[in-house]
Formats: sequence, structure tokens, C-alpha cells
Amino acid sequence: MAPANTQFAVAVHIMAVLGCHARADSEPVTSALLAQSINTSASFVRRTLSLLAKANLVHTTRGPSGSCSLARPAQEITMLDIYRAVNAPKVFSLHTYPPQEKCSVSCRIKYAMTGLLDQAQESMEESLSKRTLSTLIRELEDSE
Amino acid sequence: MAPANTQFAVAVHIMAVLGCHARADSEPVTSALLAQSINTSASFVRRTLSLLAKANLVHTTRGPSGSCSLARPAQEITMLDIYRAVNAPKVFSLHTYPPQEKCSVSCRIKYAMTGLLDQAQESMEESLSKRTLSTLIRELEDSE
DNA sequence: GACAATTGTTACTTTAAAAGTTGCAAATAG
DNA sequence: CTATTTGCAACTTTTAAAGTAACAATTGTC
Repeated sequence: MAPANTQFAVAVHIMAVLGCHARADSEPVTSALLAQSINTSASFVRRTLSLLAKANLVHTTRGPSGSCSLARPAQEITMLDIYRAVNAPKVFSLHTYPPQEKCSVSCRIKYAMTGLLDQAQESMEESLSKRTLSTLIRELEDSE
Repeated sequence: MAPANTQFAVAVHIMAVLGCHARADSEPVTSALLAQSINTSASFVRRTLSLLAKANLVHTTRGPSGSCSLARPAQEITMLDIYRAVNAPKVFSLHTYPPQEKCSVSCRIKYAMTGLLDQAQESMEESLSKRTLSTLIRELEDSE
């Protein structure tokens, strides 16, 4: 596959696995284990994983017995936190054609649309901010 | 340029030009004129234009003196109407890796995430539904 | 009816972003 | 020292959107 922007979906998947294994006595979670769950390569997982680590959502340790775990409780992690961590692209892009001087619409449309697009983006982010990782994990478990 | 999904932005630009020229006694708007304003080819414009026509947002006529105009007043056209007309992609995509049978998270994550993503999509669409084309045009004019 | 000007549509090429891969550096437990 | 893990950077592949071109369909004008 290619351009479809599944970064966020992959990141949520990673976090869900970490959240489930945080319970107790679980075996340590490595990028190889995550890769199995997501059905992709460990290297690919690590790229996303390191973004999550930089955003202080997960804690990683290297070396033998190195592993990953949630940096804080699942109920304190929102979907917006995850979205921001993987710096997913904005919902919409403006077209970048140079404005045509002669046309007043052409010259001002970019400015006028910015407000519109920012508002749509904000609505979407607010929706994400209302769901926590723990809620998602509960839903996963309830569907057993 | 390439993958960035500016379809929606282009469609709004088209609609804004049509809205501004709807005022009175304006010269008829052709795809060539729109192309000038957007700084792209007439052919590219027509592709988006015909989507807008199919969604009954614009009215087009062929032949000499053929042109385009809004199919209804700008205050009765929302940004969501335009978004839907150009069938822009969803905000998020799920990753399509086949689930790993052994892993319960892997098997159920897709289902659990659908609700989350749908909700985010809906929030964004609701935001778009609250803005009409006439509002955008007014903003364009106010920035003179 | 012939002609010209416009939209509609399809097929094609180009481009850029994301997916996916590889290799190795950095860290660390034993 | 060695083995095992994450971190990171460079590279190739894939895919969907951007952009182009050509022509069919429509229709006003003469």
C-alpha cells in the first residue's frame, strides 16, 4: 500500500496492545511483538513507536530485555494525544496555485478558507480529545 | 504537485467565483475563466465542475455561450454540500493489514476503531455544515 | 445543415507522499 | 565481550492525486 495515511491507525493499534499488556505479569512488549500484531515489519513499527516515545506517551528501554510500555495510565491518554504525536497531516490542504492578480477571489480565497479549514480541523480534534485509550481498550474487551 | 487532496479547496474556489459573479450583469463564467482564477487548466477545472453539477450545486450549459452558475442561492449551499459533492476521502484510513489470529487486539482493533473514526469524521462534517457559501463570499468581500 | 464554442468524459503521464525495506549506530543486560 | 533491543537515516516501491490531452456530446448562430 501507499498514500492513505494510516499512521494514526497504526499508532492507536500500538497503544492498544501496550495498554492491554500493561495489566499485569504480561510478557514485555517489543517492536517485534507489535509488528506481529499489526502484521508489518518491526522497523516500520519502531518508526511510529519512536514518535510516541518522543511525545512521552510510551516509555522504551534498549538492550536485551528492552521493551515498550505506556508512559502513563490509559485513562490519561486521549486519542488526540496520539494523533498529535504522529504528526498526521491536516484534514484538508489548500491548493497552492499562485493567485491570479486580476481576480479578487483568487487573491483572497486562501485567507478566507484558512478560517474554515482550521475550524473543521478543530472540531475533529475536539472529538478525538473526548476519547481515551482506556475507553478503546474497554471496547476491545467487551467485544469478546 | 501531487497527493495532497486539494479537491475540496478547488471546489470551494470554483463556487466562490460563481457566487461572486452571480450578483448581476456579470459576464458568463466559463471553465476557462475559472481556470484563470485558480491558475490551472480548464480541463482540470471541468472535472471538478462536473462533480458539482452532478450534485446539483451548479448549473451548466454547453454550446457557444455555454457557462456555469450556481444552481441555488449561496446562502442555501453549505461547505458540507461541497465536500460531499467532490467525494473527498475520509479524514482517516484504517490500516488494512490482515489481522493476526493469535492476537485479540489485532482481531478486534478494526471494529473498535471504526466508531472512533466515524465520530471524528462526523464532527468535522458538522463543522462544515455550519458554514454557507454566502458567509465565505462575505468574508472575501470584507477583506477588501 | 455547417460551424464554432462550450461542457463532459475518458485515457494517459507525471509527481509526490506514504509505505515498506535495509543497514547500522547506540544502548544495555548478562 | 556478546547478544539483543531501540533509534535513526537512507533508500526503493507503491499508489493516489495532479496535471494533460484528445475527443465526444451539446447547442447557439449563421
